[in-house]
Amino acid sequence: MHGYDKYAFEPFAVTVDLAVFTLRAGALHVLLVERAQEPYAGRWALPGGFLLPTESAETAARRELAEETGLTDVSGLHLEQLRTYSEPDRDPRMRVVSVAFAALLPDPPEPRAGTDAAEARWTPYDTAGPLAFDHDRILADARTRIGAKLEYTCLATAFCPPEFTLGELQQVYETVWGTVLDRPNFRRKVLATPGFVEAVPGAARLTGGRGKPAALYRAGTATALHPPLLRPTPEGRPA
Amino acid sequence: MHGYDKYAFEPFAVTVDLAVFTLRAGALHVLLVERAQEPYAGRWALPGGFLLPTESAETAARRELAEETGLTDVSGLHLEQLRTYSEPDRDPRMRVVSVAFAALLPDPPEPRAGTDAAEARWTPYDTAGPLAFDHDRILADARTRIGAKLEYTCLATAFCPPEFTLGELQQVYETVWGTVLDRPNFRRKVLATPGFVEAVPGAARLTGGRGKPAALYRAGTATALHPPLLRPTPEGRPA
DNA sequence: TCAAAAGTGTTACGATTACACCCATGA
DNA sequence: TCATGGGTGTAATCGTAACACTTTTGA
Repeated sequence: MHGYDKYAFEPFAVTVDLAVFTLRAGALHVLLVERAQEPYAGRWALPGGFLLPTESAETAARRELAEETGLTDVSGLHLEQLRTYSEPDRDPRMRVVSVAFAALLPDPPEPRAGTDAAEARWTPYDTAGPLAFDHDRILADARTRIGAKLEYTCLATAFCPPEFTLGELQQVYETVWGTVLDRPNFRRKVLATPGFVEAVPGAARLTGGRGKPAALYRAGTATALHPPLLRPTPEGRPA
Repeated sequence: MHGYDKYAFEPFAVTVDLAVFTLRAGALHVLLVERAQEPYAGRWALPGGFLLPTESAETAARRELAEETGLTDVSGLHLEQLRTYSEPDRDPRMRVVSVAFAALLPDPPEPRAGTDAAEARWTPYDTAGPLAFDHDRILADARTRIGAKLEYTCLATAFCPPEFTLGELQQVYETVWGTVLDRPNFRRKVLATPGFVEAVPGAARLTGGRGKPAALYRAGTATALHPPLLRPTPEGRPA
């Protein structure tokens, strides 16, 4: 950090790109926008935009999240910085450095097309590509990160509504990981972790229409899982 | 990512900041440079600099790493992106968005002062602050990340020379974590993880001057640890 | 012969796994 | 009464923690 001459540095555009995930119909979905202009006109891309003069990347990301989803209150949503993509040729016209974020939504509201985006749509993760720019890679990185963080954090509750059943929480893991978990063991594991979930006294809800009503839980105050909840089959990880 | 008018975006300076760690005399050290110019003239700061027009942040970080350490070959060194710091007021003069990296060095070479830095010096982590800009926070974030990654990756070998003993590898963990580990259990754990280390046949080395010569090992090909090597006392983590 | 560091063995405990089994509800 | 999903119990197994003990070197 030296040589601070205002004219010595290259000017860059700085943007944020968002990988906004939710669970719909038992499948991981991601929010995509259709590009209206060149380049990549008509192609799908991750929502995002430029930093305003007084915004940090985090502030800009939360603003974009509100704009693209149409939600009035995004303050409680999980939003985390992923990493920054800065390859010189990632935008064909100019230097654009993009700070990527991942966001998690509990309930899938219909997206509102932004004023400058042709359309916004929830898309199943598996059918999302190919996207504009390097967004395929950003999206893949985001999914990898989310899957990994389920193992050692309480992140899964960010996919759930304020009150949820343990079955729904388990479905979050099973959907994101693409595996099946043993219900009794999952239940014990979650309840044995202090602060992961807390019971809603006396509350119960029918889930599948049939079956025994399930007890309801709220997200607890803990953020980390000790010991972690490991995936049955380590797949994305060299060992 | 829309509204691509070259004059519509705010111009930003983009820099990289490096938290370069090594182990010296049983203590974690970090490479710092003394600022020659205002602001923060005379204060210590993390090494770093601007991205060149055709550089990615990763390329710029590796270039800066070579420049600041004076090493001719930094290709094998561990270098990873941490996160990006973009608070509007983090530099008093202008918008500077900085992509932070953490780097790990096995052997502590004497740093070479860069052409534009007054001085570069290895400093014990515990006596490193207060630094210029938001570098205290970047440094703390870097240390937290490195400590956490020792648990579930093979990162510790990045602190070691090409051939090392298990005692030296254990000291990496003990120094970074600030804990004491049980030697027999550590040994078993490391050797039971395929690809963590591989034995150098027939080689042995005296370590402390006294004592039995220790077998030598090289870093293996694995990058992740399964199951992880957890800290004895979870301190930095809410549970 | 002693201190220091490497290396081996063993036991107790805790967590995870893989099940079997019971409960409550709607069709 | 049956299918469905929620919930409890239990024994085998794996991994870790804690500790005693042996080996090999330099002083």
